[in-house]
Amino acid sequence: MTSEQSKSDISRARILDAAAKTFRQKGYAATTLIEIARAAGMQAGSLYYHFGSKDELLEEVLDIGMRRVHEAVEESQKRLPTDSSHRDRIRVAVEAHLATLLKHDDYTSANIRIFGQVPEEVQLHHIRQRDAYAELWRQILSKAQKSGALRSDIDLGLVRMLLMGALNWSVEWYQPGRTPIQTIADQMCLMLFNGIGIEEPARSRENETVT
Amino acid sequence: MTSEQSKSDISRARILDAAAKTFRQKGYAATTLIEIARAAGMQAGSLYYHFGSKDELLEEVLDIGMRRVHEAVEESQKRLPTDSSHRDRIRVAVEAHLATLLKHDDYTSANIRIFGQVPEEVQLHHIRQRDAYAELWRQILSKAQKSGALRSDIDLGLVRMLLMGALNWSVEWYQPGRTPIQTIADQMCLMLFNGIGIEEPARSRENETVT
DNA sequence: ACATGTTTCGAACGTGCATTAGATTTACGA
DNA sequence: TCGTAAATCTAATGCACGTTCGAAACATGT
Repeated sequence: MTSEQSKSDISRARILDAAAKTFRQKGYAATTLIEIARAAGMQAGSLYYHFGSKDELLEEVLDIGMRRVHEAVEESQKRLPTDSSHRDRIRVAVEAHLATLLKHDDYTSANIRIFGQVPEEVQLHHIRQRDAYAELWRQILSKAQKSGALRSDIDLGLVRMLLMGALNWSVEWYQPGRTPIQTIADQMCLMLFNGIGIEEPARSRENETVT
Repeated sequence: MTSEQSKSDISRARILDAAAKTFRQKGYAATTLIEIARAAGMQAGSLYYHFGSKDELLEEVLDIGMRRVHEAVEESQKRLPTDSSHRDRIRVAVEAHLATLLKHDDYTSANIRIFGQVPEEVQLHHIRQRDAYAELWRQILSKAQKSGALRSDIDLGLVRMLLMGALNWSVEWYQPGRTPIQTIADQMCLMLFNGIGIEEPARSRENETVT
């Protein structure tokens, strides 16, 4: 073997990449093994040397996708100085989640996009993993609130849902080359922390200059 | 004919309901006409008396779904007194969108969930409709900002994406019987307008009753 | 009761797909 | 160079699904 990678490992990786990409685009059921194989440079039958079934391939894609965001966010927290503000902790978590999602990671975006439409049996195998990721966020937000960085009159569960929704939805509209990911993350955090409203309640009467 | 509804209309409606429900749950490709037919109380072949093809059925479900949110949000604006605050205008729009999505409307949630994974040709037929809905929100937000109800240093496009993400994601986690829709809408607007951060950098120490 | 149009059935057809298994090629150590 | 294991190919199998179509069942006006 030339390097650390056997030929099998390389093919395996190519197949997984192709699968993640196609699953993400078309969904699970609409994706054929023929497509995946072609994108990986081989015949459909050859896939079975590396994976036992289409489902098995799917499960590995889902697993990798979730593991990547989880690790990215976890790392973002560890990398931070211990005396960082809780706003910063949340900010880097948001950045990590977004960056993983949008920067070429078909695995994570495939997971997010198709999870709800995958065979029930497959879903069950991954619920634990999803819960673990949710728990990570729960802790980040909870610590922030306890330390007084977040208002105490808000439902953290709802905050988490709102935040995940806003972040995950980006896979539906983000286009590489437009607004940089860093900017998106910053703006989102700004809105999240400060809101989009103007503080002083309406007073002036110079209404309506609208289109 | 007994009432305004011919038998054909009734069957048609049953089929559409069944289709919307199943598409929403399993996605387009994974849904079989046999399933839809059974849920509608007939045989698969009988569907073709009402619809020309599976795609045609899909298109009608998508169309109805998008029309329903659009009309709901539009109505919410018309129903409002002309002198209502822009915060209220946004609030009722959020309520309308959420209520449509979560209150038994398989059509709208099907549209949101599966649109990205539908045959490209079908997507093209519905882009105009989607744009129209986006435009409705664009105007609501733009009017609010121009009138001074929203900060002027934020990117409205991003606000819209964030908001749509937060709202649409609710189909992934909402469970009937838990938090009422009205409460979710209120809380979301609260966060949206005021943010979740504490204004004055940490000062008091009297909070702490968190889980 | 009959006739005519409407709606559903039921069986069949063709296709595309996941999967299998044996043959074939490729890589590599001895 | 040879032999063996790894990796891929190729063709075949079987099944599930979308779709078609003539027959049956149903409804309705006369």
